[in-house]
Amino acid sequence: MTDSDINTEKSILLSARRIFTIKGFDGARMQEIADDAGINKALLHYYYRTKDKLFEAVFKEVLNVIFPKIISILQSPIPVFEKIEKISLTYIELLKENPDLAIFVFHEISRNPQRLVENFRNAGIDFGIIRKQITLEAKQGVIVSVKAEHLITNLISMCVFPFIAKPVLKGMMGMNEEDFQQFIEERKTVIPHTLISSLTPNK
Amino acid sequence: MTDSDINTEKSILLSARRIFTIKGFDGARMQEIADDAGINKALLHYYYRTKDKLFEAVFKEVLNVIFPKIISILQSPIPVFEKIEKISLTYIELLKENPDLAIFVFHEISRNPQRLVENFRNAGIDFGIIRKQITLEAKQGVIVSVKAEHLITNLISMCVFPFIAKPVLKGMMGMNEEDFQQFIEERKTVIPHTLISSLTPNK
DNA sequence: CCTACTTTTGACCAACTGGTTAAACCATTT
DNA sequence: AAATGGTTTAACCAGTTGGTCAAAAGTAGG
Repeated sequence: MTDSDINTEKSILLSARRIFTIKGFDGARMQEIADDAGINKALLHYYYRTKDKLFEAVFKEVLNVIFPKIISILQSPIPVFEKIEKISLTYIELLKENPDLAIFVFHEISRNPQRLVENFRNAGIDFGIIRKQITLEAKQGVIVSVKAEHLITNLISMCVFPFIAKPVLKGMMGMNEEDFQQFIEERKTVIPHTLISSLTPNK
Repeated sequence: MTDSDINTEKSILLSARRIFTIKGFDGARMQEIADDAGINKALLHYYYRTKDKLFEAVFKEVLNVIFPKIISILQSPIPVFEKIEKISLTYIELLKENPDLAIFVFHEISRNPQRLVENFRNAGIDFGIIRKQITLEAKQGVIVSVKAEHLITNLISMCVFPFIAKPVLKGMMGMNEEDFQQFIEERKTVIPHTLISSLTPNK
């Protein structure tokens, strides 16, 4: 009912994503997903045979939103500083538009870590390339010498974590929803600034 | 059986924490917790009436490990840079000793955000104090002017996130367990260095 | 209108889950 | 050794859950 009934299969996927995100895999009920999609529960099993397969369909769809954008940036021939800026911007914008995407992915991490890693590999994300670039630019003196692992981890941490911890941050720092949106908007520049100023040589 | 049967109540709590962490609240089964503790399922209900109450007991115990350490640092009369160093060190050491603590707390965030925020308040964490200190030191020119919200968020993000995303990071960057432990150890200095060098005035 | 096909449904089921209960067990005190 | 009171258990229960199935409803072509 919520979604147009033009395409049942698609509206199931939408409802499933909604419910799985809020409740997690174990907390989600097939009946609830069916209700949300405005259909009979048996119809879920008609389109996606099992709960597992339904989840997997949702999961793959979600990853297809995340991966392509990040990959194209990582592989583009621009300096590290620019990549940091672009990734911050793209990542935060993506998560701002799909606020529970981070929570959904991390639900899956604790449920089935292996599968996510495999999807990463299949997506063609090659960590070696960015590592090479970072060590190269460090040797050239463009940036301070730093382990690629830490730089990337710092970047992703600062972009993603606020969305996972959103309610805690809001509560702790006394923000309302508008404040939080503003806060997230600011991070588009704060994160690159933090990383770049810590990476700029000549102190 | 795994734990000493000297204190049944305590061994239940240990097993419950183990299972809740791995499976989440909805995924955890009372029978599994009982098995893990080597006791009858009815005994769980004898000590902790319901699954909810058992979870709450585990949750409070977990928070009692986290909060006191952080609070004492935040309220101690030392400069911001030192606080950053001490919090990084304490936080990472804490999470290194209790690797699934972050995942446990995160599970609870998505299950019941409100309760966690309330616990934060009750624990007496006062964000106003640290905010005041940061703006003061910024005015004095000791650190670059920065919004306290972003600084704290950056700090916590970089400390906690790697533990939540551990399997993904390991997979993506091709680390084995030993590598990862080394990586985490390095972050005790990498995180303060990143933040402090971005906060040090006079470029 | 009939036939063949896909989509949708209500009724149903076996397995599982959190929780209960009455009885057994065990350590102390009397 | 009997009584007491906390601890532990096996058996059980009512409600829920993922999943099935046969039949109904819709759809298109001949």
